[in-house]
Amino acid sequence: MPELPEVESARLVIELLALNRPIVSIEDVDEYVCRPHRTQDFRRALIGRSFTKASRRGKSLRLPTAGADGKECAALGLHLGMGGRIVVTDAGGNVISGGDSTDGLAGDHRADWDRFTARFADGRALRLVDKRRLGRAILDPDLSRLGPDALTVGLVQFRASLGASTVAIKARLLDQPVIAGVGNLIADEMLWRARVDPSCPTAQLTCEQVQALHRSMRSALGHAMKHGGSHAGHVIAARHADGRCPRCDAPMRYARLGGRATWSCSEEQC
DNA sequence: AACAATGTTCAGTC
DNA sequence: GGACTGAACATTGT
Repeated sequence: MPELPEVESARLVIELLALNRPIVSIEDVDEYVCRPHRTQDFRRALIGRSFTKASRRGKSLRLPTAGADGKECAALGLHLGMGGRIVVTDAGGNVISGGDSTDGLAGDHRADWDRFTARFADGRALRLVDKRRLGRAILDPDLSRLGPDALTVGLVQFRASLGASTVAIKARLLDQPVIAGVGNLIADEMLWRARVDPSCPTAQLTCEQVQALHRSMRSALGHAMKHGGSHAGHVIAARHADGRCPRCDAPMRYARLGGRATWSCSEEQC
C-alpha cells in the first residue's frame, strides 16, 4: 500500500493507459475524498480535456491536462492515502491494470470503494479506489511544501534537508516536507539496512550514518519497486512481538516514534 | 470487541 | 515564530 514505490507504479499505470484520451465524464460523489478547487469543480475543469502527463513527487501524483487545442488547463492531484490504489478499467469495466497491490486484492475491483472516476471517450476509466477514504482527489495540487523526492535526492541535499533537528531520525524521515516519499515501512527498512537506531536524534547522526541512510533509502526503494511494493522489505516479516532480525537473529524491538509503530534490531541498531 | 493500520493535517504546547 | 507532539480523520482487518 501506498508509499513511494506503490505511487510510482500507479504513476506508470496512468502513463501507460490513461494519457491523451478526452475525458467525457467524472464521478466525484465522495465529498470527503474529492475536494474540488474553491472556484472550479471537477467536471468543468476536466471534461473535454486529456491528461498529458503523470508526474509524482513523493507520494503525490499530479496529472496536468490540455484541451483539444493543446492548451494547458487544470491539473488533477491524486493521493492514495493509507490504502488507495489507482485502477484503469476498459469499456466493459474490467481491470486493465493497477491491481498489483500489496493487500491481497490483486486484480480485483470493488465498485463501492471507487472514490473518484474519470471516464474517457474510448470507454476506459481512471479510478481512485480507496477502502479507507483517506485518499484525495483535488484540482491544481500545491506540491511545493514537499521536500525533495526520496528516489532522486542526492546525498548533499539529503543531508541538508535532514538538518540538525533534535527529532528522532525515524520521525524526521517520515516528515514529507523534509523528504518526500518515505513511509513507515520504508523508514524501518532503510534504518535497519543502515544499522541506525530509529530513536537517534537527527543531529547526533555521524556523517557516515547519514551517508549510509542515503544509500539504504535508495536500495530499500529500489528493492521495493522491483519486488512489488513496500511490503517486500526484509524487515516487514519481523514486525511482530516474536520477530527476529533477519541478519543476526536478535529479537526485534518495538517503539512508537513519530506516532508510528517502529521495529528495529535490538543488537544492531543502537 | 478492542485495537492497530503502509498517511496527512491541524490544534495545542513548550 | 519554530520545533515538536498527539489526536483526529474513515474504514477495514485482526
